[in-house]
Amino acid sequence: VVRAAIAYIDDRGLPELTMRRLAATLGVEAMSLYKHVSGRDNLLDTVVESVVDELSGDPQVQLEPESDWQDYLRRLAHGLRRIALDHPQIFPLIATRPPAAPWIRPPLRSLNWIEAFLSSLRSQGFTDSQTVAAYKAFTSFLLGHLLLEVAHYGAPIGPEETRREGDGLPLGDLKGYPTVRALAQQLSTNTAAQEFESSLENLLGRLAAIRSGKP
Amino acid sequence: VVRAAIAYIDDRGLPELTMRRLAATLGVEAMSLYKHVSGRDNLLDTVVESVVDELSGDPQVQLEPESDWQDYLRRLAHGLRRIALDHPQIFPLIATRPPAAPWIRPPLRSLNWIEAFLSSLRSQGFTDSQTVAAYKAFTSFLLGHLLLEVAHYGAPIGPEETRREGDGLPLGDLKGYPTVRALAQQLSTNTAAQEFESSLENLLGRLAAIRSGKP
DNA sequence: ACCTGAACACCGTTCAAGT
DNA sequence: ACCTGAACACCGTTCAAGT
Repeated sequence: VVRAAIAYIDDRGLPELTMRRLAATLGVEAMSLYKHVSGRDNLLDTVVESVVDELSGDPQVQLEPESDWQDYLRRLAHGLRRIALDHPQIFPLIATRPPAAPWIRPPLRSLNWIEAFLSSLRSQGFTDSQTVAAYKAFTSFLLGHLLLEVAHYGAPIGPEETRREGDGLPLGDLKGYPTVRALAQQLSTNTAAQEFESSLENLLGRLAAIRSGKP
Repeated sequence: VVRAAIAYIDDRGLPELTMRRLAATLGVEAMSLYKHVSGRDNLLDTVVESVVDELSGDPQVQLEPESDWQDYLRRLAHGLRRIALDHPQIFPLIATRPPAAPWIRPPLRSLNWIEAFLSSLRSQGFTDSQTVAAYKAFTSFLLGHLLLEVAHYGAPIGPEETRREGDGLPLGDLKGYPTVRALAQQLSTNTAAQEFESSLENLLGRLAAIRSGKP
């Protein structure tokens, strides 16, 4: 039911999703969707929830962390990154939809994952306030990085057009922006994978510092 | 012309903005807006551009950085944060709208600011690739932090409803999530200002490390 | 040069009616 | 219990016509 919506957004894009069109791809005649879901907004919320829960099916991310916390956070971060890259059209929705409670932060989002995150850290030497600080830093890092990575090649892909690396450079329009022009090549090459790794390691180091002392 | 749209989104919210309603608030009869702007998407792009350019009018952020780069980046970051907090309804749009070129990253977004950023760092000891790395790290940090900070109290505010600190906690529904419940109080208190400062300082330290060696 | 009115194709959603 | 058809209020956008 909701799987069809995910598939639809994945290859037609969010703005193309329409109750009538979605119903059409399901063979069903139109607005009998309202028997299964209570409106468009509700449908989108369900889509977000369902995509986030793909984490549960990810063998690389186990819910109960018996290894150390750094390893657990690394696997969790990579699991979320995989989701973002699998659904570049949906991820901004995960980031943007207002959460039920103000402290439920994207992209972790579900109480199951937040509970796992918090209890894992707390059981491994983090005090309460250190755990909360780690949660906030972790979500903030993931959101910023993944949103930008996904936007790099995800968002502007329309139904028919495709883009190549280094494409869309308005080199002629860069008069007056000499530095931008000089660095255009490096700016447009996608190094997101390495950035993700090094930023993640930096964050883990920062959390380790938080754990053993200062805040 | 576009100022009206900004004001409208600021206090009615993005989904409420409609060509017809906007026209109505302008006293004009309806779709003569199309003489001034070429469509709704174009209008939103103009709104984003205009809001970002509020930076230029910010006396705390000077375009030509004669002080050192850390100070410049600090002021720039705070300037963008001020914009985000001034327009909580619009900021997600700044973050989400697909940029013209893939390396134009939110929330910096305009070529003027990207140029200023890059040339400032490059003139103060950063190599080309270090400058680019700094640009990516800086935008990623800002986007993640500000989007979450704004979402905390910005997004779900409807026209009539207001929320208070610690509101909306479904404390009864937290059976099975003991850690979440134990930390609920701390999770829901807004410490974004301090987090912003310490994350920013951490980032500046990281950029300093990048500058002198390792990248 | 700017605004208007009517029209077009399309939305999300409701609801009585069918099976 | 599920689907349908028609209808309602509302969209964004176009365009000939007014001033």
